[in-house]
Amino acid sequence: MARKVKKATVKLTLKDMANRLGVSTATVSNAFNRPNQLSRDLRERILKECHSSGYHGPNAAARSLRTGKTGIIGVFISNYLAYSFRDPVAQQFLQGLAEVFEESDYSMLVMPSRDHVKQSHGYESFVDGFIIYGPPQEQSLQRLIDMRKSIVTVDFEVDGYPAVNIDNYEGALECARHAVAAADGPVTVLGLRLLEANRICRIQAEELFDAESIITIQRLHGFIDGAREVGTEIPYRQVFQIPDNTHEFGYLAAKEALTRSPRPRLLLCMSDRIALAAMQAARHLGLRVPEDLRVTGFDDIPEASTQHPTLTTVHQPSIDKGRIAAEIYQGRRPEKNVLLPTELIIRESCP
Amino acid sequence: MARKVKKATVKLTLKDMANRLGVSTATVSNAFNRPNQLSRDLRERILKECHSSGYHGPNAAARSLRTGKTGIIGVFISNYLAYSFRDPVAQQFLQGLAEVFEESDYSMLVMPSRDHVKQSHGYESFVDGFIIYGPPQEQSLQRLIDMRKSIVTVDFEVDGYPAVNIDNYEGALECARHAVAAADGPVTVLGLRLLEANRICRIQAEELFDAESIITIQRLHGFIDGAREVGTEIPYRQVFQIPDNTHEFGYLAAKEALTRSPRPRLLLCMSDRIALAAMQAARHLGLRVPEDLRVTGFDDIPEASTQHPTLTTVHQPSIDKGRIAAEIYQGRRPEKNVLLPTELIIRESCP
DNA sequence: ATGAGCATCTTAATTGATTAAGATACGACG
DNA sequence: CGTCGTATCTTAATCAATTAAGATGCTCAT
Repeated sequence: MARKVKKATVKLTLKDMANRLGVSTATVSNAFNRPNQLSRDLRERILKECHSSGYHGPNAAARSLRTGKTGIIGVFISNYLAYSFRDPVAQQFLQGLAEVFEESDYSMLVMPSRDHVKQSHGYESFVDGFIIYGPPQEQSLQRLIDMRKSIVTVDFEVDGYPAVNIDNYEGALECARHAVAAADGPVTVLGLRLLEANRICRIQAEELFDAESIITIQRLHGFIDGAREVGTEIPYRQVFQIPDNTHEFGYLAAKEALTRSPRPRLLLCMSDRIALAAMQAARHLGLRVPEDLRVTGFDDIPEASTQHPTLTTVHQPSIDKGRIAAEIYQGRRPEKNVLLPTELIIRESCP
Repeated sequence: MARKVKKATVKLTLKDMANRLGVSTATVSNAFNRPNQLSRDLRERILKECHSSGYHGPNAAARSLRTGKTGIIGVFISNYLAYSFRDPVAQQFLQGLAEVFEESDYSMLVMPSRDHVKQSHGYESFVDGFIIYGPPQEQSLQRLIDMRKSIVTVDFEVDGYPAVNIDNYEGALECARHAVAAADGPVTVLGLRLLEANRICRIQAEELFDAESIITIQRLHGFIDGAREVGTEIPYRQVFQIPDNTHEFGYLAAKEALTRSPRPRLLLCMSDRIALAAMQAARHLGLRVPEDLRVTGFDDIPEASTQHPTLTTVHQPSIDKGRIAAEIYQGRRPEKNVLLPTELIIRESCP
């Protein structure tokens, strides 16, 4: 089963190559980086010799030391590193980034937020610039700013730096208008992280201002205003906070919300993950969606349209968010601040 | 909305710090890297001054040039870079890697396979070593070997290098035994990539030997042998190849398989993605799972247990695969070749 | 008193490339 | 015939750190 490969050769430097070929190091360097600085013949001879003797191009560290560039973009995720590989919206965002950076031959270094990692010096300095996804803590942000590198922020804003955001308020507004108007009973909001608290709980009005995440606040206000437009007031005690956007938390929160009396007839969820988990909880409680309970999500992740029943949700262009962030980073777009539209997608869970 | 931050300061080097403090560069360097090489007092004074003047530790490129280490692990995914952010199994694998590397303060550089990217020299040389996930093309593999760095292979093997694999054959065998025994009609296999062909099609016996992916072959043989054990022969013409592990391809392949006559009563799918897509296709065709059609998957991704109906599948420890690969890389494990067990998980789709 | 041992700090070589400036040769042009 | 420009290649300074080896002074046992 195992493949066979040639044994590796000794480590070579650009100087070794220059000596073997009887030319200067500058010439070998130019063969790789500035083709028009030497004759075509010589260049070909150099590249051929390098290839056949196993020299795989200039050492990246040395080049980077000299030029001050690495070709690596740091993608700074405001959460545990592992998070990025678990959250579907983050995944789509990364996918969008990857598509654009890949074709410009940049590499992406996905970094955890320093909020959560033990202090260590330095690997940030490897990257040419940052894409910062979601608001980090003040201190982490200042660190990144201090590095004096290019920065694009996503899902939040920093004065003087380009940003990509989506219209959370408008999306939530439209969603609540539609869903609350159709609902014939109590409405409950299953929110994302609103408080410092690391547990599922209902919120108090004044706590709202502690909320870390601007996204959550925008969506909440959208829900409340949209409901009000169609004649329903959503009291704060009908808003649950969920500390992390995971299936498990969503399931537990939904169970709690659905076993209270009066039982809600509509769940406005701040993410599809939560909404899908809520539908599973409903199923386990013997509730039919949408007959007994209506559910809406937010994000429009792939599963929203493939699972049964399909999910009414607010589409956000997550992949585009990544693509556009990458394009702005590369200066390939005139605008500096982009606000992407959302769109209500009506499916089976709340027709 | 936008945050305010302090303006960044000028770029500083270790030498600048040494001058300001009236000590040598070696001492400043030691303050960061070898605390026991200088007095506690001086070290604290140095770190304090560095912090307050905005020097964020030694330049990574220079350090790396001198030491030959970067603290960055290259994760080489044998597919488009974007793939890794789309495939659930790859995601879990990355998550496992991330968990272990994160705590040892390594960064992960996720790299596309060179099979698919235009030639460019060098950024591979930034990394200290590679985790190679899935078999790359011969040529790409040789490139990586030639770099003379640490390597751990996953889901395939290379002579002389540590490898992490799962027991695909055994998992498929057990699955087919259970599912085929319970089925009361034709059996069809929805496979992954078996041929060079970039389309959905049924396979011919002799084509099998062209298959790139060892995984697919192992699973197929497991299915065939398991079915044979319970008295059913699966002819090659009942095996569909699916070029990519995506919902779309899975849906189309399932539609094709389910509209043929005689209609299969059991679909043995080589991934959960395919299986979940197949269940959607069945739903659209008015078929009930498991009453009219039984379906099994492979991988046990999170959705397999949360979607309705829940999916009978072969659990593979994707996260552990990542964790173990990272541990082997770091020499934290005695074994060099690990074969992880699979486990049949019986749920609603094929009870 | 002596020198071994230790803690503390410095000197300076080294890492592998990039690139501005300089050298050389050759052809063309006035 | 001079000299100017161009193409081609070389010289050598530079990037920002690490670290072996050396220097210095201090303690302590003999």
